[in-house]
Amino acid sequence: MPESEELLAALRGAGLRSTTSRRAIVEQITRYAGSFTAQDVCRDLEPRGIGRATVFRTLNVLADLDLLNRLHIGGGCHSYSLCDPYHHHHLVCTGCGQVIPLEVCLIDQQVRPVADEVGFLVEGHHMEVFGRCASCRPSEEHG
Amino acid sequence: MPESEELLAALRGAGLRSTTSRRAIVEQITRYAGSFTAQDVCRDLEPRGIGRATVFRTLNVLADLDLLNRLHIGGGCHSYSLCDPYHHHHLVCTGCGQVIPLEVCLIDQQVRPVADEVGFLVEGHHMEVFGRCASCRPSEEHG
DNA sequence: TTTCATGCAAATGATTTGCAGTGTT
DNA sequence: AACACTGCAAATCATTTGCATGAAA
Repeated sequence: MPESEELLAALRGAGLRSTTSRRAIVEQITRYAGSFTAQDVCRDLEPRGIGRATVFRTLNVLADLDLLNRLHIGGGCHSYSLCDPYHHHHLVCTGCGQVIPLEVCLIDQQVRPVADEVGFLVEGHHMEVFGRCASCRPSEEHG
Repeated sequence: MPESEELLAALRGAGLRSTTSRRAIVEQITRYAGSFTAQDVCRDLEPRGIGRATVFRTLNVLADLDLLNRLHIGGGCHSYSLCDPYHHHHLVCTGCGQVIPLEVCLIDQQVRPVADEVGFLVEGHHMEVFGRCASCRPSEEHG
């Protein structure tokens, strides 16, 4: 999980300015335990005078730079989770939103042979595993 | 890929009525080559007097019955694809929207050991593979 | 006939955009 | 000083809901 300094550095690296609002947003999202929504960030930062538009614009930039992952679990559309910019997946807790990285990904290897058979060129994939983390498991489940 | 008859039968099986609108919607979605959005269905059926609300309600019912898959590729949220009601995944073509089923799914088996280590209870997952089908592949790619 | 489903229109919710002012470089 | 970034408010887009009417069982 990247620190806010790293995120700001990445923004600068992409030729973007390091502004007060962006700093606040980036600090805020590193503070969340796991996944969060744009709404969360808005709620937490609007009192400090940061506009919704800026929040959305910044989250979009971060997602475009692969510093933020868009999740698709739960009813509402976009949750996000911070991530390091190498390929991996996550266990996402539907209770507390905690995100546990999975270092490996065997999907491409599994899928490629099947795809090849039908002439399909795999460009990428998208996977999320959801469930309950140790502290959110239903009580009967752990001894 | 189920026929409209099967879909209607499944609706009836769930205790839902077989109405004119539902028949029209079900026939329409079996007509699409691959994935489609609620907007597509609305656009195609509103001229025939079928309301947006009904389209959304019907698609939600079908998705709840696992007769329809919610996809999460592409910018906009919900695309759907028809599917048989057993667990599997898809290759989704980003060119034409064609959907090719993958019969197997090894994800749970792969992920479970890692999840167990951290006490995470896997409840489900979500995966999509995207790329280009044989006819949509960039020409330099196939001989 | 009873109950469920429909279409409409309004409500909601999330996200994006236009724009003039502001802060960063 | 130049120009990217900002907040605001309005605009947009997708989806849901309330309700009286109409259709299916």
